[in-house]
Amino acid sequence: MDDHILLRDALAGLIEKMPGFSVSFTADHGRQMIEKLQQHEIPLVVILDISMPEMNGYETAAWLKENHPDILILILTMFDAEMPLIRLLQEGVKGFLRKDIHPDELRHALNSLLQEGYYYPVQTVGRIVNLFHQNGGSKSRYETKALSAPDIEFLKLACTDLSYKEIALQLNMSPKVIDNLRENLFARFNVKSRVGLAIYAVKNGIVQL
Amino acid sequence: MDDHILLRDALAGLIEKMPGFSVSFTADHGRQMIEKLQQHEIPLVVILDISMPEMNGYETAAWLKENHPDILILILTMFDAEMPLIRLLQEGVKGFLRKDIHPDELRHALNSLLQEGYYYPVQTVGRIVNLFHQNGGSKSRYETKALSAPDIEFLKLACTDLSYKEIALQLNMSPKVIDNLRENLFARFNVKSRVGLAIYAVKNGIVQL
DNA sequence: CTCTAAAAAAGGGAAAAACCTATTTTTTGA
DNA sequence: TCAAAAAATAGGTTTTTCCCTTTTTTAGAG
Repeated sequence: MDDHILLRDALAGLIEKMPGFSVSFTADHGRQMIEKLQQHEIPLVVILDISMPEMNGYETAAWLKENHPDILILILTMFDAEMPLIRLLQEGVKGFLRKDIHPDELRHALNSLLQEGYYYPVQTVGRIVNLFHQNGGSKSRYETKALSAPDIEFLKLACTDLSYKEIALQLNMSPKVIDNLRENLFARFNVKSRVGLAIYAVKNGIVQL
Repeated sequence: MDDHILLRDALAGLIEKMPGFSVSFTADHGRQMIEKLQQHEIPLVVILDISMPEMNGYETAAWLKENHPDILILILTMFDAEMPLIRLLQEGVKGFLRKDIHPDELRHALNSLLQEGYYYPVQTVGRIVNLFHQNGGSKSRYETKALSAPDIEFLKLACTDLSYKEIALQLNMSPKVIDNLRENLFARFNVKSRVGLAIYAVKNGIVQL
């Protein structure tokens, strides 16, 4: 399932060619997936993209966890996202796969998923471990919890040419609240400038360009 | 040709399935393309990604213009890039195609390319026209000229958490020179903050994340 | 070679961003 | 229901960013 139809079809094509595997259906976004899920046989695995129109990867994963807890969820990512990774693990995601992989790795991922029940590439595991080590061994409150709605709204605007004052105006918030949001996110993402923040947000798929 | 092997193979698969078309070869980057070009029949069309390792889209397009001016170049883009677009046109590129298209559009693009000799989606054309209208009808010196090497070096670091002072240090430049680079790029890209600059650079593929 | 126009470099100052510290309010869960 | 943690508010300080202006350098035309 992917916003990028070409990539999605490439994956579907690859999977169809793999002996023992077949594609139940493809969908353009989470809402469409839910519809199609009624009409087809329930798949063992669902491959999800994080950034989808209508209903994104997080929401869709949460819905699947609630309604079809047995389905194994494999997430397609553009980069090795750090923060969203934790959130997705909380949503019950069983595997991560970068979009720029070699076709062979897809087969490997699916096999691991079905046999072991999970698939986490080394890089991804490394990053998770890093997160837990970063703050003196115990996971800080920051990296574990999901971003709040205001956080995300702010981040979107922080990735624009607007000043903080203009952002405050647009979000109907006091500039001080904005300053706090900023300061918290700086600590959370371990950056020290707005550019660092913006780039982090984009890299991790929190903000789409 | 694409850094993303999956997407590249999807395109190759689609083209192979199109009646009257066939794929001569695929390559991971520009240098490899040049090698393979010797070993295969010369194709009518080359599909290029801008961001490739080893030898990027601009360089490869320039090489093709020099050595095989008859080959039609179709550029794959992630977004509707503005600035690089002009540069690519100067390199003799005959078409642009976003990566998130519907498979049908690929067929359309290739047919146009072979029959008309070019393929420019409406959005892309609109953006080019905008560029020329923006500065009182005559194209300003800004949008037409390619970025200099220092510009690009600076932009890369401007998309990090470093301060201008740190950037100056890293590039062995006076902070004032950095300030001038910045100011010029602000005017050129029509932004008023470093975040605006960074986001523009990323959106337009000048800086990869 | 010299003049002129453009670009690059540099200085100074205003504005915004980033950083502290402290106090109050709100949440949370024990 | 109380205590502790987190979030919001507030003040002011330092640093960085941004912008305007002048000077120097470069490049091309005559």
